[in-house]
Amino acid sequence: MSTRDWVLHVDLDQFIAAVEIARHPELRGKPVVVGGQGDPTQRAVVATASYEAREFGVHSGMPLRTAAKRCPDAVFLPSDPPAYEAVSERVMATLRELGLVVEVMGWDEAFVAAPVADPEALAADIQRAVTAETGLSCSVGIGDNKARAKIATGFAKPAGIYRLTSRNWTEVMAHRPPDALWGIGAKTTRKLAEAGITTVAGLAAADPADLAARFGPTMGPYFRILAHGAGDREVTATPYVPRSRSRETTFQRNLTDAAALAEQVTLLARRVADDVVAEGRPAVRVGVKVRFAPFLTQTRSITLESPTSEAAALERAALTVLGKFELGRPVRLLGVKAEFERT
DNA sequence: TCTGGGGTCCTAGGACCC
DNA sequence: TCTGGGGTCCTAGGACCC
Repeated sequence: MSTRDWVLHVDLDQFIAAVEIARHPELRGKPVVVGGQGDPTQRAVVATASYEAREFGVHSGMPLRTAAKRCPDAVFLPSDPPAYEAVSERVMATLRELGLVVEVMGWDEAFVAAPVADPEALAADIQRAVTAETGLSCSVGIGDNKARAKIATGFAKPAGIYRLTSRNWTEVMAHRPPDALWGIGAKTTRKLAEAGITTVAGLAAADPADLAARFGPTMGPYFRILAHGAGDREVTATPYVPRSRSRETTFQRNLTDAAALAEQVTLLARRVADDVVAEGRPAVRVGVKVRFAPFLTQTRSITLESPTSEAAALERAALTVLGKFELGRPVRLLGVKAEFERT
C-alpha cells in the first residue's frame, strides 16, 4: 500500500478517572466517580466515571447526588484540574516525540497527521508509547478525514483501534441516528425527526434547500455534509488563539441579596481580569451570565468603549452589565466573560 | 437527572447608515 | 412623507463539544 494522508484521533480512555487510579492504585477495578469537591451531597456533576461505575448507569454530566443513588459503593473523588493538565501535557509531548504533527482538542484527545502506509501500525506505536510514558491507555480512530477519525474512536473504545473511511462509511453509519455524527446533538436529532429524518442515510439524502430553511443557511447544508462523512483532513499544530475567557460559579445555596451578587460578580471579574492579563490581549466585550432558580439562564453584555486589560475597568464593566438584569429572584449561578477582538 | 465549568460558532432582530 | 434595499454593528439566545 502506498503512503496516504491518514488522520488519527487519539483519545485517552476514561481519562480523569484513569489519572486518579494511576495515583491511587488501590482503586483499580472499583467504581470511581470524579467531580466537584468529591462530595455527592453538593451541587456538582460527574466529570468522569470509571468503566466499573458506568456499569451502574453513572456517566459524565450526571449530578453527583444521582450517581451516589445509582452506585452507593462508588469512591467519590474531587476534581483536580492541575493534575489532569500535567498528565495531558505529558501525553501530548509523547505524541510529538514520535515526530508527529499534533492538534490538541482538549485534555484527553488530539488529532495526529499520519502520512504513512500502515496507519494501524502507527496507532499501535502510539498506544505503546502513551502507556509506557504515563501508564494510561488510549483508543485510536483512523480516518481519511478528521470527522471520520473522530467517530472511529468511539468504535475503538476501550484501548482499541478502528478505521472508518469512505469505503465503510455507509455500511457502518447509514442506519444510525443523526446524533452519531460529531456536531449533531439531541436537539437537532429531535428537529430532524420532526422532518421525517431519523438516520444518517436519511440526512445524507435530504434536500439542502429544505435543511437550510429549517436550520439556517450555514448549518442546514453543513449537516448534510456531515452525514456524508465529508470534512477536512488538515491537522495543524498552530496554537489556537482564544476568543474569550470566562469564569462562573454555581452557589451551593441560592443568592438573592443584591450586595452579595455584586460582590460575587466583582470576584469573578477579578479572576477573568487575571486571565485577560495572562493572555496579553485586551478585552473588547464583557458579559455576565445569571442563572435564576430553578434553572433559567440569561445573559447580558456590553462592548467596551475602548479595549482594556485593566482589572478595575473590567470589574466596573461587569457591575454595569449586572445592572441590566432584573434581579430579585434567587440566583444559583453567576458568570463573567471577557471577549477578545476577532481577527 | 433538581441539572458544573470552560469554550466555539451560528442565528436573528433591531439600530443605524447610505 | 404612506417608505426600498443593502451593509454592518450590537446584543441575546441556542446548540454543541470536552
